[in-house]
Amino acid sequence: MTTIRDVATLAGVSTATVSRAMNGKSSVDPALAGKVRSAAESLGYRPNSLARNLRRQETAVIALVISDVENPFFTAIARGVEDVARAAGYSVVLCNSDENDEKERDYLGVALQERVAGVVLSSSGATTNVGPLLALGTPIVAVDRPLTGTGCDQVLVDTRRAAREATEHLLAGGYTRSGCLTGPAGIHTADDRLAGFRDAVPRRRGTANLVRRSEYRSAGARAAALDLLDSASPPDSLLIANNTMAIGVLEALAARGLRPGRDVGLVAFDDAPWATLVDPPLTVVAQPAYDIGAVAAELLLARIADTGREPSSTTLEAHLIERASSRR
Amino acid sequence: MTTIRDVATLAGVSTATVSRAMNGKSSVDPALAGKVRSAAESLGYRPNSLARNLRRQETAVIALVISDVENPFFTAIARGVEDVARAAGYSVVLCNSDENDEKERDYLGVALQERVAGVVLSSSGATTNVGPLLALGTPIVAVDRPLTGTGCDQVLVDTRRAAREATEHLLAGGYTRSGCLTGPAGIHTADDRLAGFRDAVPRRRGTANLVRRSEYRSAGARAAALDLLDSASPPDSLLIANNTMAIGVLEALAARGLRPGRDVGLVAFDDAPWATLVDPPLTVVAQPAYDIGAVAAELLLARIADTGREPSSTTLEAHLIERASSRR
DNA sequence: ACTGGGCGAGTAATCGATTACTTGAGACGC
DNA sequence: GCGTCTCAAGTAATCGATTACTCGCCCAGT
Repeated sequence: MTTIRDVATLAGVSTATVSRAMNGKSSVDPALAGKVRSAAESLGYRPNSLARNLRRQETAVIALVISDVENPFFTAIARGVEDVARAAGYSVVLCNSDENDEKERDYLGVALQERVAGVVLSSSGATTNVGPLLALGTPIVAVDRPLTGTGCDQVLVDTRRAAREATEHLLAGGYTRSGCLTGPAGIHTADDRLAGFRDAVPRRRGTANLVRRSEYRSAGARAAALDLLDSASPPDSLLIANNTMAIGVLEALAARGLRPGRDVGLVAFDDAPWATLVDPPLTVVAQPAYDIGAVAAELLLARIADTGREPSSTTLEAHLIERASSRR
Repeated sequence: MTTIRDVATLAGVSTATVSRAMNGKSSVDPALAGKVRSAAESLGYRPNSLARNLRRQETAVIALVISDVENPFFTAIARGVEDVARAAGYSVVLCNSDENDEKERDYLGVALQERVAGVVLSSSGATTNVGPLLALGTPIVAVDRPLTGTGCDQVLVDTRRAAREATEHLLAGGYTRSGCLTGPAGIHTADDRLAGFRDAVPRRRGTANLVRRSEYRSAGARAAALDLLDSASPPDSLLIANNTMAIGVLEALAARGLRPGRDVGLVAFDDAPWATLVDPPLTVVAQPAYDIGAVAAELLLARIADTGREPSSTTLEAHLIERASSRR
């Protein structure tokens, strides 16, 4: 591999001059700079980022820690982060935590060790330890799920309100026994959406058992939905906390011969591409996933540029898209 | 940030000893090694990967270049790669080429510059230039799409045969005018699936205009499907070359009031989670996406460990899953 | 003509680890 | 008792860039 030394030799200058010329520093004679550039060109020289980063004590890599690459919501975030980061010359390392605290910790450790320039984090639980990263001065932006008490920038969605409105929509449509299928306790979005659901449902005895939790996956949701549907007094409608769970619920309804809307009203979080294709089309709470990622990346870049900024917390709006699964 | 020097000072030894102790080299007195470890522990020392990698001339990062993070097929590959890589202590950088030669080139440049340990590549076109990486000795594994004439390991799917069998399945089901919707010319899978389609369709005049190409996205596929459906002699069945295109086709059929199966027989590549939920359920050619990724990562790791191996080419089988969209 | 400022370019320190080489001490054979 | 061998641990070179510092030159001001 050609190094800066080779270029320097070929151009007949010192390595310092090559470095300055390649980085567009002003203090280089244009003629010399031209000679350096053509030497670099002819050797196919690419600076070694490891050496550069070691010396500069900074990298152009952003770590993105999410809980599921196979969930369209998170991939849309990933795309938002990537588009913005790439435009600014940063690469994105994608880390899949699978809602697993240990994997998450490992990945944050790698991020620390690799001295990434910043982290976009959708934290899996309360035990997330971002202390070492912050101590090193690595900026972190929390997305989707807050990182309380850390002074980090955040990009969130007003998901509790969205859950309340979605539930109210079901109740307004004539459903009277609304249930809720949400994610594991401790995952902020899961708890928040449940809270929004409870905000909307009139308190009375017997309501509590219309709530089920499962992991944020279709298999768990299917089991939980079957459990609810087979219970003595099943719900007539469901708020579903994410789009992968919605798949499980639809499978469960099909298994019991129940039709969404007519038999069980459904509203699910996240507008997946297939939501209009199922029969009847699925009413959803659409979250601006791409924007979450894009805004998060912008905040991160801004903070990398200026560490002293005030922490900012952006809350984006989710909105209900009414389709037929929430109508009788 | 604490460095190896700090640890050395605290433990009262030289940096060389710290390095040896931390890396489990035998030539360190167990007692001293213990002292070093506890010093490192108490300082929260994490070795700086940049410095280590610079010196060792190797990294523990794998680049994964795919064309669409939002396509479940590729995310499944990503998960396969990630699971295997992570288990071996490697991180995965995800790069989204968007079928764009320039973005792909940029990312391969970054991979080169960052001196990644290896690359898993689903190449976008014929112009892919992996020369510089190979010259540096960076192993590359081609997935999904071959990288001919480079001597790289490959993990492919016998997609031409699968396309032929899927088409034969349609013809056997009584459809007589099968059409094909595939991706852009030059993308190997797109051409290959079209070739498989042509293998199955009896040659006769008028067949050619039942083929349409569009980008591998739902919007393009919708337009192409509408174009076909509105033509003077529309197809009575369609082979669709990937799952995002299938979404567009289903939308197009819905827009024209046509029912999959009864009016237009459908088979699409890739078994998406929602394929059973649409009405009627979608017949698909299921590809072992996770395995493609996992095998690719294993091959890559094997080659990193032993550069001299013979290049291997693994071909996995796709299989048809018959559902109702290909029955009248 | 002399001094000081500015500037282009080279020299060498530096980033933080790994590792080739050196050193010194103890063991052992003759 | 002496040479040699082994082995642990230290010294310093090294990876490939960036950059603080230095040097010499030219030009302007007095």
